[in-house]
Amino acid sequence: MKYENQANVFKALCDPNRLLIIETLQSGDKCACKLLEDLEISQSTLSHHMKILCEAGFVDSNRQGKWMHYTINREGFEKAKKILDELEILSI
Amino acid sequence: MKYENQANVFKALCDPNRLLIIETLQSGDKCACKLLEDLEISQSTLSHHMKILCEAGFVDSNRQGKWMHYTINREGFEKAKKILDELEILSI
DNA sequence: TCTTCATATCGATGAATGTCAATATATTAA
DNA sequence: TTAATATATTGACATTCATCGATATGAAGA
Repeated sequence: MKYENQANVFKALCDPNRLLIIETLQSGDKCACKLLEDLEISQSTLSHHMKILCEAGFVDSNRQGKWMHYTINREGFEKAKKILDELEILSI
Repeated sequence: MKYENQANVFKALCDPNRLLIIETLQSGDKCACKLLEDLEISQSTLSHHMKILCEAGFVDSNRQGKWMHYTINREGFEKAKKILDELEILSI
């Protein structure tokens, strides 16, 4: 249905732990094991959240050997702000 | 927990019908009965969505006689964009 | 190749959410 | 005050989601 995609963008942002993950990435590239130290969630839960953040475009991932490294992807935020502008119709 | 409030702001935006409601309000003030014509949901469901949108600050309501009129509240969008900026740390 | 460590996936579970019909509340008009 | 209409609330239900432990996959070193 209409707005399904836009809704999914915001769905990625509507969990407090995922916002905390984004905050933790503000200081730069982090591996999953480092993120695990800062959050009080299990490893499988973290993996689940990272998948959602990556698929929504807010975070990028790349493997470095055994470690997965994550960084903020500004494009995701630009996209979210664009959706907000279009909804508000303050547009462009 | 931290980011509970910010998550709730986005929670209001993560349903396709609520985004459609916002789009419908772009052309100006609308009463609930008018919104009901455009959406394929029951009256009680609409009322539920309007409550969420109002509480999150994206929509304002005011009663005019028997009718509830709704308008877009730009402050909600500004607040959401500010949260995005702070998360991205592009800040201010 | 085997072992170890980091991450992903699976299956289950409780909580939250969108939805509706039924009912309650509020406002206006008769 | 009563009837009619617009909106809100309630209670129920199916679906989605966050979470976990257990297990699988992938990478590097012995």
